[in-house]
Amino acid sequence: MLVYLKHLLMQQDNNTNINHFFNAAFSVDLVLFTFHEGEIKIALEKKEEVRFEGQPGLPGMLIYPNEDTGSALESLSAMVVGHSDYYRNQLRAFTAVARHPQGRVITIGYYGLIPFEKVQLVNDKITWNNIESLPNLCYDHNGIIPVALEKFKNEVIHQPVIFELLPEHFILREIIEAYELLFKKNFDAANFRRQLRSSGLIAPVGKIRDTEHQIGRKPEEYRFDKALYQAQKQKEKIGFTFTANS
Amino acid sequence: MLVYLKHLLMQQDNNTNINHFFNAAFSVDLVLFTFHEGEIKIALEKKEEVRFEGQPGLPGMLIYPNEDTGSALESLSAMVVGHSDYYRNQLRAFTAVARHPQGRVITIGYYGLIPFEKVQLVNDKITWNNIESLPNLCYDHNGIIPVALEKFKNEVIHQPVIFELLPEHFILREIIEAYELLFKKNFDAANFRRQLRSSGLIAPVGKIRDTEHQIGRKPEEYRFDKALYQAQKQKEKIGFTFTANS
DNA sequence: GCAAAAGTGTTACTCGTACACCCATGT
DNA sequence: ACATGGGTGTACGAGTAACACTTTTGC
Repeated sequence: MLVYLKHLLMQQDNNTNINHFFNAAFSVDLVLFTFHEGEIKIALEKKEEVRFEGQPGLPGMLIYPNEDTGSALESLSAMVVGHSDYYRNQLRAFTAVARHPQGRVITIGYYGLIPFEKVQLVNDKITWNNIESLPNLCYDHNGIIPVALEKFKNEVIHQPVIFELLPEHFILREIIEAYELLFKKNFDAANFRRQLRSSGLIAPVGKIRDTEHQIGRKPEEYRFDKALYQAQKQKEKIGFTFTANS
Repeated sequence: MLVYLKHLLMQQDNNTNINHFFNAAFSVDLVLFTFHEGEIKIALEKKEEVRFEGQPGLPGMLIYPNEDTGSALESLSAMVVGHSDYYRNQLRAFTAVARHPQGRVITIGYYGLIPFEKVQLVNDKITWNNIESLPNLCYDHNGIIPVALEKFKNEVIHQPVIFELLPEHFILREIIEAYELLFKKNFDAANFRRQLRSSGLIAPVGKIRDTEHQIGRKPEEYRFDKALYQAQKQKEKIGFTFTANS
């Protein structure tokens, strides 16, 4: 019952002086994944503020009270990868009272996926780090990444988002590799390939990838077929499932 | 490239006068579901501010810059249902620039589930409304509810959250009914019941529900068995699946 | 007895899994 | 020739979908 009274008190306060509430700031922070050199990586930004002494953190920025979150994200993206043309979604807000040393700053976490071929190296403060060995990050950023990873893993088994971080023309091995890294499991490549082909999501480009020094049969290139996906979407039953090898 | 420059400018601004950022407010808004009288309902609050003329909206409140989001939610919950002992989760932040008439207020949406038997009617501003016929709500609240519904529907097929809005002792028909309302489909009751019993999630209470005027065989009561669930959890493969009748 | 709702039995079928095997290619 | 990776065939088994059938109860 005490809690209830507290609320009543606050409501009164609210009516008499709403200005008390307008002393918070907010920001966006971005967990941007890519797939490069056989690793899943995220973008980190070296923080130049004196108190951080170059400690890395997620790319992020404060938002002006009259600024749109979307356009803030676009500015941020331009700084990180040179443009804002990639897949991204809001994760959630992180609101711990003491998460920022300069006042109450709640941050809205975003997660994104980008093919490494679309990454422009426009900023030398940005580094790409394997998600398996991340350093200590500033603020509460070490806590945001697991949330992003969970979201990613959840989406990737229900929606065809894996294509958002593969090159436009990919081979099936790359898909399998990405899934194996994400779930830390080995999959039956034969079944996985078959399921991918019959998923109705990809179409062969009609080109064999000719990598040098590759032993064994050369793989065919595929592309994500959005038209096919849209058509399938109606019928539910999208995608595919899989289980790990022993 | 223009976007990139804009960012640089803002960074400078940032360094010189960070106070510009601390003029925003934020709030929590709650989409609380229950199951009552054969309907899925959410709590709405009649807004007494003059400009709303009693228009309903989601229960919500502004948060003080030094106030924890969790404790704000507890106060809010006490106002809505008399306590804060129910299942809830953050949805995401809603940040549109003009969503609040008195300034920049971003709101953090929460969704919750509560059995109607746990709802205390402590506040006559709160009404419970069938989700199928909601009125026009204040602010952007009509846009928050679909997000909550999606989240709920997504969780309910992957996790045993349906029990969070059923009475402690329920009958299988109630589960089926809740699913049918949520997904607007009819399920094969025979198969559904069998799957529920073999899901390892529920245990019979050992009591037959004796409702008056009920035609037909009387159903057995069950309860959610958390111990069984925790045990099952290790082995993955939680819950059950189902498809709709034609 | 009849209707309605709970609950059981049975069968056909789908789909994932495992694994043997074949194909293409570089050294 | 052989190792390596791409790709095909196939058989088993688990689990779902459909539906007929039985049981319990109120009127």
